Amino acid sequence: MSQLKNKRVTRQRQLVFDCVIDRKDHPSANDVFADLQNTGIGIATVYRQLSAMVDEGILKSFEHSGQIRYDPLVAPHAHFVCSICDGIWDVDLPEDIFLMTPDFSNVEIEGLELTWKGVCESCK
Amino acid sequence: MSQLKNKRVTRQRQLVFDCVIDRKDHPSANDVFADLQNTGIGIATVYRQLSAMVDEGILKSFEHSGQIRYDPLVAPHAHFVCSICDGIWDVDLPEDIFLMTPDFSNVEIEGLELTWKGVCESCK
DNA sequence: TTCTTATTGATAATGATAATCATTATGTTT
DNA sequence: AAACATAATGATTATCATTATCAATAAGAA
Repeated sequence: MSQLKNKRVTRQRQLVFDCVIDRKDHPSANDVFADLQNTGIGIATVYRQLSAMVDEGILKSFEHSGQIRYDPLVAPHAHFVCSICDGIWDVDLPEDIFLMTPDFSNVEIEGLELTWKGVCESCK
Repeated sequence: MSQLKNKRVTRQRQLVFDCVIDRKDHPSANDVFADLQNTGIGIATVYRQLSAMVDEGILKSFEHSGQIRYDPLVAPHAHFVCSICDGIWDVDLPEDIFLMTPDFSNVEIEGLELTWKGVCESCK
């Protein structure tokens, strides 16, 4: 189990982190909250911890269909999203993508986001 | 000026469309509404027309910082977004991006979204 | 065990977008 | 040109995700 550092390791913080790690579907704050109903955690704490973890760099986030989804895989990668069921899967980033970076004279590149859209196997 | 077809060409519809065309900064619904204050258009109509135009395929949309931004360039292209000022610029899609499509067995690809993130020239 | 203070949780506030519905105006038909 | 049918409008309310507030709680140090 990963260690969370430089923070008080509260029961709630550990619950939220473990939940995102355990799920493989890039959950929203509400998804995490639903999973933790029986623990008595408050919705505000879920939102608070998730965005704190993004700030700390131990989670990544991105927007989809009007909500923020959280991803425990912080290494560079792409996504495939199903336009029917809103499911999201991790996909390898094309190997040469950084060699193909367009000519950005005078801007400082921090990263990229690549998302393939389509219909997943079970929704076809 | 482009023609809008299969719809009643209302004064408001033309105003919204022209506004998005004229601006080069991928405006939000509220940006468009602000530009059209003096016309007496209602905010609901702005939202309605923008999402209708996306459905019709004459505009594209994407999410950024908790809101939907609208883009009159419907041809495939990428974006560069500045993490400081939230400015968005159109960028050519790397030519070979479709050749580099990952192995998506059993899924139906509809498109992709590629966004480079960084700091723009004026924010450096 | 006591103490300091970061964290929590209930709830209110905010902000973006969607829904409602009586009124208006477009495009068509007489 | 007048009447008509109905799609579109705009004021407003509702909804949904997220953030802010703040008194109460609990983590970690002393």
